[in-house]
Amino acid sequence: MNIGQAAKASGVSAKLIRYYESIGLIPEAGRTAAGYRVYTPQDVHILRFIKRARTLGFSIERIERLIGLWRDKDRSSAEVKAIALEHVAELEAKIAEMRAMSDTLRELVNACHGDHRPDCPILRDLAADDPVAADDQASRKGRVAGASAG
Amino acid sequence: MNIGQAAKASGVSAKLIRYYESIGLIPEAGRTAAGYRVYTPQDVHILRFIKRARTLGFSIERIERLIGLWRDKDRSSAEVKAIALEHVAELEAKIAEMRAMSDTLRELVNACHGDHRPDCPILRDLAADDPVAADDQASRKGRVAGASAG
DNA sequence: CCTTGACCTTCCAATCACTGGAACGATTAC
DNA sequence: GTAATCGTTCCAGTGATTGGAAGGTCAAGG
Repeated sequence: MNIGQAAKASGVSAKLIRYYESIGLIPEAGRTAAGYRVYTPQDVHILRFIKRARTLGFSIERIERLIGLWRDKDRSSAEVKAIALEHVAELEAKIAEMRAMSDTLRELVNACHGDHRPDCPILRDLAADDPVAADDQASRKGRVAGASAG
Repeated sequence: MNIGQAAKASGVSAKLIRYYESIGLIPEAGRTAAGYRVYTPQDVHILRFIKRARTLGFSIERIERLIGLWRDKDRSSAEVKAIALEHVAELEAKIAEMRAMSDTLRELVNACHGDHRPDCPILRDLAADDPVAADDQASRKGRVAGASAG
């Protein structure tokens, strides 16, 4: 099996397979006399594992650890769960951050007429001298993160 | 006002101010005889605009456009709104993607005992030969994206 | 044997928005 | 005078790819 066939079988591009090898995520593949990389069905299995993990947003670093546990038949499921929980926590944090951005922006967008006139609450928020005024501007309708002072 | 003072006043690090200048996001600052960059309160205002826009997740490319509109007193609010809506759409798309990842993972985490034993639904999902089986594994409790065939 | 095309190889560069550091010059305070 | 703090430029790295250039290899057909 050469790299193109392994790519098709795993769904990981040949380019990416070489990259994974270069960073040590997968072991160096065997070679033919001409220098072509050679892959086994087991290699393809690992590549599919990586692809699925990447689809779930796991970083390469965590995938390395997951592969280690996958190969270790004496692993504890607690170790695997811990890695997954780290990742879930990161995901939730990023989601919350983006949710806040989106909510603020949608308030501003709603307040913007979106017509030929230049007046625009979005620019007013961005250009606000006072960073707190920017928050006020956004949370006039429904308060999101309350600055209780005042 | 030198770059350190502008950094303090704007909340944008000196390093980042130089970077913004290097990519053309802000105009080249004036210089003292010794080559030190010099900033005006107006420059600081722009830096704060950029900082607020970055906090809301706008890309540098969109911030360039927003600054252009900000300076253009004949702009239409519709143009500003359009840029904001592009960004909101991207945010929502990314949030949805991460929400799906997190939901799938939390199902797997819930199904994992997290004890000393090696058996683990998380690894089983990642190592699934059949990519559809991976979905099934995750959606056994509550189905997320139904594969209706079968 | 030669060509054509599809494959493989390596290496370099770009993405995005920074951040860090090295190596060195200027200013300021004591 | 000198030490600390600031400023300068330039280079490199981050994460996870993707693209391209330049060249070697393989299989098929004439």
